Amino acid sequence: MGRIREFDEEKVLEAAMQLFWEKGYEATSLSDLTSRMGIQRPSIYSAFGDKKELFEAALRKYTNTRASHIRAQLQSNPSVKEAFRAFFESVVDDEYAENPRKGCFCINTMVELAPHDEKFEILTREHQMYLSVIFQETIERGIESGELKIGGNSKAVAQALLLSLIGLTVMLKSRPERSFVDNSLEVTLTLLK
Amino acid sequence: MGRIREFDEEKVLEAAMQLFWEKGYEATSLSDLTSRMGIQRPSIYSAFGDKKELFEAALRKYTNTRASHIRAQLQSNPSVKEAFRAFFESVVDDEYAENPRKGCFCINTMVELAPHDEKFEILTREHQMYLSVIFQETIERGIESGELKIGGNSKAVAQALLLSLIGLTVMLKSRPERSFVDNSLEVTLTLLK
DNA sequence: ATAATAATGTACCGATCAGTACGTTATAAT
DNA sequence: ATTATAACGTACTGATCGGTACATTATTAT
Repeated sequence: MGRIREFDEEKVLEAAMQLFWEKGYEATSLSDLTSRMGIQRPSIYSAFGDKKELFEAALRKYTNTRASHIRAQLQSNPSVKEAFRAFFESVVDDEYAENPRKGCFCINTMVELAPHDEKFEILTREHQMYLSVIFQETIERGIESGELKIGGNSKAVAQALLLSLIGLTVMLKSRPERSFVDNSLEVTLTLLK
Repeated sequence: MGRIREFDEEKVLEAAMQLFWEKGYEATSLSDLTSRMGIQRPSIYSAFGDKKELFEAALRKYTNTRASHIRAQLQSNPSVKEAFRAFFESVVDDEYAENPRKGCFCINTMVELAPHDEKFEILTREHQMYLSVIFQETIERGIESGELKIGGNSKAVAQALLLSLIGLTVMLKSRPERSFVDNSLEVTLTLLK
């Protein structure tokens, strides 16, 4: 019993996610959140807890959708090499189209909060480890199909590719020349052979 | 004429740099700065301008010393492969010894400020481009000495290595298992051959 | 219809923020 | 010694911060 909630929890959380993603934790104020989420301050606190808890919910929403999106994208291409190339290029294209460049919410959090907050250190690490497993599974698919000649180090190659992806995502925030990105990407993908 | 400044500008700027490096721009307050720098608020403003200008001075100090340190480290080893390996491993070792893990001040700034402030977008990009040139020069030294067989793409390889370094530096903030770092590093260094 | 419950909007809380006015102290030029 | 100048310490500003008390409104259970 009691009054019925007038807002869609998933929708306002999506809005909070976008805002935290764009501005980070510290630079996002409760006033920013209320206007973007379209609900009042007490509604935020009753539905999500305090600012940090809301941030955590937003980040979890991000990592979940991001991981499954990446997995689907890598699985959608029968060629593993082409799958990785298309994925990396989509990251680049998406980021060049964006203003301001939000990068990856999880990476942003690794930089801003992970060193000072163990909860986010763990949460972000686990997401990256999950991504590296997705990469590894994709690489092993390429080995089994005969497309890749890599021996037993599919895990290490996956991890190296993940580091390059992170570096790429961060680098894009400073708006480097497109040739920088294209050339380095070309070299990085030679790790798959 | 007038009273003589009682603090060493370079020393208090070094202190501000350490603080901004550790906590970032937004999370560092003027009160934090006064206690760490050991001087009063008006002294900061008269010597460095406002908070953003102080941050910029601190970042410039960081990028200058960092770039020359990296250049020296890469030049100190006659073998280019070993030079890069030793450099990457020193980055890892230094970061594992640190608590909290501050990472790279420039990378932190790329994530926090570059997307919303053109001045820092440019400043951080130029630093990274400078590092990629240092990498490239080192690689070309290896080509000339016959140690490396890479053809005309020394620039692209340098850029790819830089992306991996950035990714590595960010990843270290979430405290991944040491094996993750070691394995991925091993694969990344195969780009040098 | 009435009572119990829960969400809403308003309006506020103390704390802290970046930045500064101002009186005091110390130095250099005269 | 006097004056001009600049750094110093104190104490303050208005604005904004995250968070909440409280009265109102809407819903369900009885």
